[in-house]
Amino acid sequence: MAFKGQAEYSVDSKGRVAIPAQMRKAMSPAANETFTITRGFEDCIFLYPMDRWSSIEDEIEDLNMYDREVRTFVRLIMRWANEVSLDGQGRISIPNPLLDLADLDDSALILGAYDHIEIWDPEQFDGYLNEQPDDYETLAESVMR
Amino acid sequence: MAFKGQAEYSVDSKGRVAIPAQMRKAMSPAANETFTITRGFEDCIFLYPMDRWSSIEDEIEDLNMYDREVRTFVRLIMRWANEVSLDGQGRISIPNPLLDLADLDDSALILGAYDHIEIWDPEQFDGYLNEQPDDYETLAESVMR
DNA sequence: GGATGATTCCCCACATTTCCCCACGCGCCT
DNA sequence: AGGCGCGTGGGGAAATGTGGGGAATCATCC
Repeated sequence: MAFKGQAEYSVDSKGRVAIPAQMRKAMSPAANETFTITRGFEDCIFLYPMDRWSSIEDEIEDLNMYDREVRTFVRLIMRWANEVSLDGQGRISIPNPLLDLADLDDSALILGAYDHIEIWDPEQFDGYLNEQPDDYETLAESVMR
Repeated sequence: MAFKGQAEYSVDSKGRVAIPAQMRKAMSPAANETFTITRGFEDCIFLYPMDRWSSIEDEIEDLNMYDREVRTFVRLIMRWANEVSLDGQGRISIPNPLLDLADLDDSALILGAYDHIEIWDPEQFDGYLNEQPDDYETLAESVMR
């Protein structure tokens, strides 16, 4: 089942953020309540359930490490990656470096994005939406054909 | 069986709206009385029965998430998406963010639209109709050839 | 090597929201 | 005229998000 929906939750003083119950239910039991959290695209945080992440690792496995660009990309993505598990209250704690990267302070926007979950600083996400040149209807036309 | 017909129903204080009985009957049992509700085009709400929605997810699955436009589109559609089920009275409850998006207050227009159901604010729908440059006959000529 | 301090992790408790169930009234069909 | 189906409204119980405290772990300094 895919991740969908959005929520604006608080980031407590310990860097913890709740994952919406509906997204927790969308996780495969194979993921074992565990995510790989890493740097996302466009200054947000990506959260892959463990089972999905392993298929990304397979993609990386197939890359040619003798290519300079590949090496750079692998460094950039793996450097931020961490395993995090849900606590008894359905929260994860976000590593400090990622909190800085995503510019998170006391409030976080949690987005379901099909195969992963995204965590944004709310203002950052507003800014991202505003810089998009095309509206929803136009994007749909060009992407879903 | 396709969704057809229209109805203007009330939205109660809890954000619940009844789905017309004739549309409920048009649902496949495979949908399990469950919809995926999401942002529609032109500021309305789309309601896909679960079985139909899964084929949309299949389309999304095939998209390349490393493409910027794709990411934006997936964020825009999945962010508003939610699973909702009919309660014992044949109603669904609409998530607050979608109520705002569609500008719904106390009354909603339910439209059958072949493979999905649409929910509009009545005034919003009037405005939409008035903006259309072409009349019914002209549209038919250009679309149905 | 041991003690101290900080950090992380896990558990418990509260308040709010959400969900599910029950009840009413109107209209249509029999 | 009665019954059944349908849309509308409200109340109670369970689930969900939020905050804090204490124990275990790790690193640091003496």
